[in-house]
Amino acid sequence: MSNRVTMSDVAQRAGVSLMTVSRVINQKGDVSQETRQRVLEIIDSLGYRPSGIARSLATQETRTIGLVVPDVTNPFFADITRGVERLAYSEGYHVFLCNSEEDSQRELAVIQSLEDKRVDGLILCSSRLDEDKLVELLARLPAAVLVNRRLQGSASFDNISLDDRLGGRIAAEHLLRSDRRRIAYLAGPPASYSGAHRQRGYLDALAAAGIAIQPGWMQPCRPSVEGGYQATRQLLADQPDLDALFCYNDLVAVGALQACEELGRRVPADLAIVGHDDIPLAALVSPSLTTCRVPRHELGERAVEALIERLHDCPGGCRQSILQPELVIRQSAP
Amino acid sequence: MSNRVTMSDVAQRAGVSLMTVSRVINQKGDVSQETRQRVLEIIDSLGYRPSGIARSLATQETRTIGLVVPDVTNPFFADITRGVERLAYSEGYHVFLCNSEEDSQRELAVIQSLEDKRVDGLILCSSRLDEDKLVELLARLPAAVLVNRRLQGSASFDNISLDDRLGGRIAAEHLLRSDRRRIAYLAGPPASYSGAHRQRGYLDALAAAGIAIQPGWMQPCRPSVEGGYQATRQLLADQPDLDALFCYNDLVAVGALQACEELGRRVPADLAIVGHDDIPLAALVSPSLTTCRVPRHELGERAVEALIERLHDCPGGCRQSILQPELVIRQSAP
DNA sequence: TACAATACTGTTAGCGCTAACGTTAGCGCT
DNA sequence: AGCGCTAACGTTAGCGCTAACAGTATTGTA
Repeated sequence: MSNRVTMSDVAQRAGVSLMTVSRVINQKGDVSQETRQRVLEIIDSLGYRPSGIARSLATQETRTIGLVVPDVTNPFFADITRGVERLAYSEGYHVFLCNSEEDSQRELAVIQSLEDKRVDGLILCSSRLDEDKLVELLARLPAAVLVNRRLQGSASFDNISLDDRLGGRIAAEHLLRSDRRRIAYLAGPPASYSGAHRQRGYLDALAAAGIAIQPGWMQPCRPSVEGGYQATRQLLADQPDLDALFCYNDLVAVGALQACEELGRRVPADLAIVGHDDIPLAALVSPSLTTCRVPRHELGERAVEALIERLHDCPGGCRQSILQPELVIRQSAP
Repeated sequence: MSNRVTMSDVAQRAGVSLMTVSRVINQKGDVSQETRQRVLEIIDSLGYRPSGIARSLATQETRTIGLVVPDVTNPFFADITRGVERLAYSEGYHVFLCNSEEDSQRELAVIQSLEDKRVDGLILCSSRLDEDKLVELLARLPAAVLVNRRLQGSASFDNISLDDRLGGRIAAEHLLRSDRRRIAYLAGPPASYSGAHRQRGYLDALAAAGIAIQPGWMQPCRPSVEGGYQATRQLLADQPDLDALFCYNDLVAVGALQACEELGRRVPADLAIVGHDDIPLAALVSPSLTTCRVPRHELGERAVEALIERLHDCPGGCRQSILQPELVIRQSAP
């Protein structure tokens, strides 16, 4: 089919060797002004573009990093993606973005594909894989950084995450300050590291306030508007006397808002709601959402920084960044 | 550094030739049951994974398709992406997702990178490049399909798009039916093909109703909430007597909603607003948005279908799919 | 004048894999 | 016995590029 122009075609036409063309392209080594000029003209006239595949095979690097997120559709990850892409491109790296669709089997599959594609490094967000498997997979890669997922073991990978426990605590404390006492928590996916840690912060705050948690106050849910809607209907049916709700993320909180509207529960009068992430949507719904703001772009950028540092210098020390969430007070929980 | 396991390592350990290992991996040709078993065990124990790079160089195919969108953050493209990924993966293709950031320079750059990576095909959404450049770029690729961007010239690429003119028309007709007469249009990016065609539909409808369009009723804007907000403030300052607004997309419409709230304009009483796309957000804001629903997943899936068809059979006929938008009536324009 | 340093270019080998042929042994069939 | 056939391998020659090393010719320097 499309008989691609190769470097030899260029070399032949220019009457030079392959290496000279290679040198012109990579701007390495010395080439005389006129030869360079001639080669460049021929490259241009032939429409030659070097094959990244061949180059990667020869150099053993792809200048590509993999980015795995549970769901690009979720604005939280969309923003991280932006942060990653921006910085990566400016450093001359490409980003291979993959969706795991909140499914650990799929996550495993995409990580392996990324390995097969020989990415130079991997950024893995909110992994749902269990720790052993994770360590095994990541150890095979030249470099990897985890975002929003910390490891218990001695395993040494760079890590950029949120202080989720703090997020859970400030959310719950805010609700307690406005005299809410029956506070439930919609915890997100069971395998979510962030969900578990926000729960700890929530428990910390309630314990400090001397409140006994009722069974049934904490429920898992899918991390989407729909998931939040369903979980809230269920929750309010089982626990009708709740006066506040802390949600795994803003999407879940928006689902909760919808459920309340349908059930005639006034927000915040009957039920105060706090979300997490401060995605753009949080300010747009009504009532607008009180939530924990997190520096999403920064999460992405720091991840790339860490990765590139590892790729270049390969020093031992593993970066452990923990970013702080910050309460944003809006209508749903004044 | 990481001395990767290669096929020769496997072959050596198994006491067979390279080709035998290759045959086991690709399940091509005949290998005896026991040899296969032995090779598989060694692959497993060594943790061998074939190099996609080397394989691609040898086979001249990457089994990867590129997907270029202006902005993954926009739910419209996020959903197309989902559609593309799902179908592509099930057909054994990987998706290289790239953001052009609504910038044609950047778009050009990513398309070229994708060419350098030797993707088997390209799906290009809502391209902002001018036609000549576009044709020149796409002609170099083995296969390409345009989504939401049609070409004037004879150029022959597969094309999946929306009937944007119809979208503009049904939106405007709906506003006219509720006796709105002074209807403005926030047109989105100047280079947007969809924006221009929705404008045509809008003009068709107004002309059919015998309404003379006032200068200043049509304004470009950035296709985001912020862009819609600013453009609406400007528009309402210049044209205070408008009674309806049709927006390039839902994000713009949400921005318009915010501007109205700030300016004390009641929606829909003072100003009716219609958006386009029916992204999830449209149903969540208040007042909820009347909008044109478009089958986003289907756009993505059809694009992959067309691409794969081209990749496999390579027949001449170019697919031209045009999907229909559908009015969804909510509160912002009852 | 000799000797090294510098600028420019070419040659060779190989990155890890597969396509396209060879080769061999064993089988059935006339 | 001789033929063709097939299952089960192996060999060879690249895919398009770069790293590493070798030349040359030219210039400067003691």
